[in-house]
Amino acid sequence: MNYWLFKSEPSDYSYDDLIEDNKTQWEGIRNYQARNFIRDRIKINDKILFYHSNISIPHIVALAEVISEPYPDHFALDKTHKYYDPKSTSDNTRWFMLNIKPVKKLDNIVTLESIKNNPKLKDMVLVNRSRLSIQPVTKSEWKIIIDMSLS
DNA sequence: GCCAACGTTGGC
DNA sequence: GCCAACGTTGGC
Repeated sequence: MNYWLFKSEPSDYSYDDLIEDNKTQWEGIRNYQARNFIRDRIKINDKILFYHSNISIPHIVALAEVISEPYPDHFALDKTHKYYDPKSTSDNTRWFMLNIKPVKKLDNIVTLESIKNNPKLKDMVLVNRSRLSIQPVTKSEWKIIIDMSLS
């Protein structure tokens, strides 16, 4: 079982959207490092911290869970789609996606500011390589975030 | 809306 | 294979 942090801009797709949909496909990952996590490391039942980015108070809002194996991101082949990638072909899929479902909202959101202010979280990828849209989270980081959400 | 950080592209 | 140019992300 592994832990991850998925970022989403709430104006694009928020956790409430995920609740409404009951599940969703996490398409549009166009970064190789994130792609490799999806393709090689992320497994069914892995746990996700759902992060809202690009807003006035960036924060972790909820927990989600992986519910599918990785599969080719077919949006990369759709010329009319915003995630179209001219270098992808049906023989050679550069990009992958998977499905996730909501688990539960945190009692309290955990803000980026509070994460940065917590010395125990100074090694989090979120703090050090903030632009990566899918990030590994350690078990101890996961526990600390959950604790912070309860207080 | 600015801009630093950083990933990608493509000419050489 | 280097690196300048460029595009994107996302915090502020």
